Amino acid sequence: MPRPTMEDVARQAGVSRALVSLVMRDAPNVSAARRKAVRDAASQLGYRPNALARNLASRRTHTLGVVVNDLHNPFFAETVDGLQSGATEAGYRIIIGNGCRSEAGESSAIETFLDYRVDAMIVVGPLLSAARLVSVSESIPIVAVGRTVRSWAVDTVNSDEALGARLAVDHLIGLGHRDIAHIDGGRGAGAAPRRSGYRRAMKAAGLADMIRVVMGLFTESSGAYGAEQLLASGRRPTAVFVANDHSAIGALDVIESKGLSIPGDISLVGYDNISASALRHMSLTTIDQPRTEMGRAACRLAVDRIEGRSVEGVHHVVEPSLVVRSTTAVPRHQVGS
Amino acid sequence: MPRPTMEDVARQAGVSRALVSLVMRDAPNVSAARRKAVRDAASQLGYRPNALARNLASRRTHTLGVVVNDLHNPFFAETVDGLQSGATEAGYRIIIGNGCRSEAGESSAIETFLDYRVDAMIVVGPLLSAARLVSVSESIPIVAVGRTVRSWAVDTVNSDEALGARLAVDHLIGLGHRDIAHIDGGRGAGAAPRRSGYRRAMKAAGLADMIRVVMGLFTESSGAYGAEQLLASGRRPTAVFVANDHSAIGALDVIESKGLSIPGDISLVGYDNISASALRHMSLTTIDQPRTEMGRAACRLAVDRIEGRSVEGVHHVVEPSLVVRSTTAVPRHQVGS
DNA sequence: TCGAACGTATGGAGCGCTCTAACTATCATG
DNA sequence: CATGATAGTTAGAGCGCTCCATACGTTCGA
Repeated sequence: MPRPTMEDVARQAGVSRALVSLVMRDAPNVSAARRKAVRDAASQLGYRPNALARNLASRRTHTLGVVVNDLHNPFFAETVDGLQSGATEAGYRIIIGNGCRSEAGESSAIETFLDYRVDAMIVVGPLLSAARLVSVSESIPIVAVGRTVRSWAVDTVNSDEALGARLAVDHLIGLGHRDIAHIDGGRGAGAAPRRSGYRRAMKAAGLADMIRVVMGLFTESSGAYGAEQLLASGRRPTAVFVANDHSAIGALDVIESKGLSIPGDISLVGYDNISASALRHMSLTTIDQPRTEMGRAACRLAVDRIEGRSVEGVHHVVEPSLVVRSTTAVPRHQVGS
Repeated sequence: MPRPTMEDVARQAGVSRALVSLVMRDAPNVSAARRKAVRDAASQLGYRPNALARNLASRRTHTLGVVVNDLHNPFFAETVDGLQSGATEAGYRIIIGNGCRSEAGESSAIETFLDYRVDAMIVVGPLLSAARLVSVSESIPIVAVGRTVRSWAVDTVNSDEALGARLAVDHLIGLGHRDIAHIDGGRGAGAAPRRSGYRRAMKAAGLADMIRVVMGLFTESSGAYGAEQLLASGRRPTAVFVANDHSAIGALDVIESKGLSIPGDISLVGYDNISASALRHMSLTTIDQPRTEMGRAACRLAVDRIEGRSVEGVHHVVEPSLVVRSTTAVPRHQVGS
């Protein structure tokens, strides 16, 4: 049997269809008696409003489209958790589209959402060009997370990558390290500010001549390769700041397999605080980004735009924090000194 | 300015609204000339069909609702990848709802999808009771992944957990191990069949008196605790089959920190093939479930139901496989013998 | 030459809602 | 006692599409 409609509920309750509509939307100015009659009729018939019809008629969906480009990345999971809770609070729901790690995938997810007339879109770590994002923003509000976009048309939420790098380096310097190398993330997202953050922190500590950057790719094997280069060089650093945890884990493996101890011979700091870093077997000191908070912030920005509370682009920046675990310690020659 | 509608396109192309509709749906029996005229008009106006209106009118959404209960679990990411590709092939799109690791969350995600009139629902690793799933299946087709449901009303896709356990144990036996212990997953999903699979494989190899099961919880720390118990017992096993990778990693850490070598002193096999297991620093031998394939299968089942190609519940079972890495080897006393 | 048969095109009635304007009571106000 | 206010309710016109029934040529066999 077909699902009951408003018409059916109205008939059952002996009122007009419009009144049922008002009750379903919790509108004021409906007498308690009628409200109850409608509620009873609805639950008796097992009525649920058809969201398609509702959205079509009201030209509002109260839905945020979230485009993530890689479900495998734990970064997204946490961000989406924040998004979810923010949306629920604001009276919105979210649906997630998978970008499948490709621009085309992202584009098609965005198009799907556009077709569904979501009220706003939140793109997490988008691969898409800024121009494309701006052009979408002509149709509906769009906020980008984990990606800078120089435009007033789209809001962004980012963490302060340079600050994160400084936190890492300052932690090492605080422990007494001076020869601190950096394995970077090449052209990966966030790699540049982390690299320059490292440079600046070293300079600020008067360690400019110790600056040493070896190229990486944000992958485990690139981290391993970077570590090999460092060990093969004449000068072995006492600490390494690696641009992300994946690379750091690769580096860690190489260093230990060469018979060196961590943190005894070399201290290691990663970046991202992925779940593997928390495993006791790794216990990697790293930089954590408040991803849940970023999700909530993104949601707030989106809702503000939708409800006309903001018109100009807002570029929100959150602060990362240092998570000290077991891969960092005072350098050996200083122990007891 | 408001988005253009079919009406606008029709006017621009000098045809009726119905014809535009036919063209947008790639219907046959439209002359090439008109088809082109409509296409041109549409792209000139930047027209995109309103999915809400279309779905409302056609009473079909060509959309599959996917409910995952924990975005953090890599299990879901891969399954969703399979789902995605299966759906795309079949001409469907998917939207993902987050169950937030709670029954209530799952319920609300399901309700959202019901309101949106998705054509079918796929629930991945649902927490919800079988009864609830069956009751939903009265409204629309529903397929459960990673969860057995004894009912013809809902289709399921599962991997053969007992076979996976046998693969693990037979691998160890094949290497020459006889004293093989098992750290289980308690009441967790899949723990029971893995445990009994272990038992049966041991018996089948005439090793019934070597059977030893210590309780676990599928968590890293429970795996660590299980390993401690095993090491503290008078008899140290030469191999341990752990019910999942998280636990196995906990066990691995404890074993190595006691100065024992893996696989030299003890071989270790996990289950799930999570991404951390593939890291060189772990390199855990484990059992892999073909999750992408499971996603594709789930999608196929859903589409078959939607399109009336199947009416009875199908319970699809896929085969796991062994992934040999570096935590298993011939037991020490046998080396060279 | 007629009409059956086909390939094309169109009008219009929905799909299940929202929302505006209007209408009906009820009630205090001058 | 007419006069607004105000609260509660409703009719009806959409929202932007699909799809059925119908109409309009052509073409073809009889």
